[in-house]
Amino acid sequence: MPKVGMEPIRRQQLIKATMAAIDEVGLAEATVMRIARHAGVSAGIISHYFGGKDGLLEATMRQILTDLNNAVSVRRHALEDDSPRAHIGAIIEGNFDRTQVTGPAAKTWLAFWASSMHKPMLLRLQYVNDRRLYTNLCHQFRRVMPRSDARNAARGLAAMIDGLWLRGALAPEGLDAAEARHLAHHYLDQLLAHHGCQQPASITESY
Amino acid sequence: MPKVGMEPIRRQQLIKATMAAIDEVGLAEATVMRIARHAGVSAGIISHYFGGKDGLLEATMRQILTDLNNAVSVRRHALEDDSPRAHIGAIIEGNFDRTQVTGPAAKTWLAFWASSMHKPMLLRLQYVNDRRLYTNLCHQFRRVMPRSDARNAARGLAAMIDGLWLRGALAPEGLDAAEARHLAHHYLDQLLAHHGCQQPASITESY
DNA sequence: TTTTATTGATTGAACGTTCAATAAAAAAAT
DNA sequence: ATTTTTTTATTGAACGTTCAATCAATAAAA
Repeated sequence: MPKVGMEPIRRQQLIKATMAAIDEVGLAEATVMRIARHAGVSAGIISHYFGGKDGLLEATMRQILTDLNNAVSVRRHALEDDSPRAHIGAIIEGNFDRTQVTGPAAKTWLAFWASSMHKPMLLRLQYVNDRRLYTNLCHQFRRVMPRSDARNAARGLAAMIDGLWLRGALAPEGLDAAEARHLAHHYLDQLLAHHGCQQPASITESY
Repeated sequence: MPKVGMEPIRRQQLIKATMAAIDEVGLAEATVMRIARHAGVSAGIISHYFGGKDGLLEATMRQILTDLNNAVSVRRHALEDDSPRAHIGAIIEGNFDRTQVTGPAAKTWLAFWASSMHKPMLLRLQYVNDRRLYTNLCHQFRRVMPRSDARNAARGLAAMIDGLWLRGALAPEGLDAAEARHLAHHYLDQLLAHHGCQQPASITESY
């Protein structure tokens, strides 16, 4: 099997295997042997490519955050409408992207969130990613409301998105992406409603 | 030191020490020795009173959920106003109670949430607690809106509350309880606004 | 033949649990 | 009021297990 140029292949395999292992038994029992078995390789290879287990976990978290950002970016760049509502809607859609909401990614995301409370490197990754989301939301809200209102709207919507993820990760049946998107969009409509934006059809629903 | 009736004292000591240890170094590194040291006792005593580490962790989670429910119950029973808004407001206030939002409790809560994804006993505890919150919210919303609307409102508010907790647990400066309550109440106002409830002063704010 | 990729047994550290020993308080006996 | 006995509470060293990391050996490709 030894061929040249295995590194990027193995790295991807192992990152994927890490998510699968965490989805299966949780971060606490995701041992290097279990992860390696998932990828069909030996345990020693992890230290070889990632310097150790911590390196692999960090790379896995980076992957998840990168995927999440890509899902948002793709949607925002595909907009024909430049309105704040369209941009924020794309952010919501990106956060509840199919590939992100799937079992492995969602459970791994929450596991890392909890873990990052006491691991400075993971906390740093969370932080920069979080700031980007907040800044983007704030910037869009800012176009239709005063600064302090925009900040509160951004904080509220960010909390709503994370809350839906959190509950979805623990729900026995997994996250209902359609319902989550619906709730987030409706909240967005409400946030914008007080500022004279034209409303889409969804705002006419009663709740 | 051996006196009679130590059991309830030690149990409380150890549960408190568990939260302190998790707040300090996280669940993964909250070893029995570290917890015991926090409580000023030996490691062996944990197995004696809780049957093992798992028993202590379960008891600690029970304590947190009980405290949270008490904080809500006290406020709901002290209401002079029986309106849906008052009840739901009390639920919000209880969830952002001083004693709950403090470092140790918040971090421990999130750690257990993540952990319960793969520990059936902890998941069961989360589930029954979660159902109670959801049922209570739903019942109150049901008084002023149709069933399906009430269900969505309950899910949305529950997600908002959890999301604010989640972000507060990770924020370097901890959860800003005042801001969290403000955002949750404002969201509640918006949920009720479409159903002809009289609005409190807060709804007149712009965002 | 040289380089690159991979293995898997080994090592040492850390963990939870156990249990015989201990010590203090409570109860009983003097 | 003392002393002795019993009960209750606690300790901490020892044990067995598990884990991440290491590295000499190996095997395939270049």
